[in-house]
Amino acid sequence: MMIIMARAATTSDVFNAIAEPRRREILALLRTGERPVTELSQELGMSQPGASKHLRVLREVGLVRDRKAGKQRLYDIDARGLQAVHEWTGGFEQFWNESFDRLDAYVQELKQERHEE
Amino acid sequence: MMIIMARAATTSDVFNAIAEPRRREILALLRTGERPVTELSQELGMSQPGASKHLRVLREVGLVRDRKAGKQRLYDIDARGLQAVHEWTGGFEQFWNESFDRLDAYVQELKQERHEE
DNA sequence: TCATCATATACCCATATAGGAATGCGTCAA
DNA sequence: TTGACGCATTCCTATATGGGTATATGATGA
Repeated sequence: MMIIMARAATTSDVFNAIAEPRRREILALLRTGERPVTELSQELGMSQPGASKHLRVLREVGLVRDRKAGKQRLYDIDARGLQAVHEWTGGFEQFWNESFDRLDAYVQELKQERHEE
Repeated sequence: MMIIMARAATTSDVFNAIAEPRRREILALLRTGERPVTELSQELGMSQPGASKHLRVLREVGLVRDRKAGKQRLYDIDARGLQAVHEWTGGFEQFWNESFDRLDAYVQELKQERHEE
């Protein structure tokens, strides 16, 4: 039996978590301090369950922590997972610096596009 | 008519492109130099159309360039888009450094977990 | 205990998407 | 011109997932 998956098994990693714009918004909001779900959902302009589900994804990959505070549950950033993404992208730094030396290649690109029109 | 989308309209951005493990593999492979699709598909252990489709996504968000070389089409990194991700994650640097100062919060976390058992 | 508030989960729908196979299309060499 | 090669696109299927509504769960206070 062949199982075809829409995305590899590592779907639930940090890269996937921050691929969703709403989840990046949540992280941005949490920069100014911990918050309960209801407040986040209002700031996001979405339903409370919607916010809860995004928070669950963030929690499962370790990008947020939560602590109980009375009836509420306060969510806070745990950005250590973002450090991995920072480092992974940083590994390509030489390539984006290199791009400045590639004006010639860029000109070739333009020439080719012109031909393709 | 209400249109519900599975993901926001900004789906096709760099964050989404690198959320796919195979596409990160492609970028990693291209670090050692430009390649034609067929070679990439072999190195990835996947079909040529599969590789082509991933490359299309990478191309549309600007993470790869392509140039014709005879019958082949050589793909190469354009890492400038990764710089944006690098900077976005870098904006959270204070938070992952801060984590070292949060031993107290961590202890609270453990206490809470113990209570939840 | 019971009412209430805060949050999480279950369920449903529509869309996005990864994967393969088949096919189309363009390019080069003979 | 024609065959072969390299790549892109199309078509199909199964799964993943975001969003909402309804509901369950949990915690608190009276």
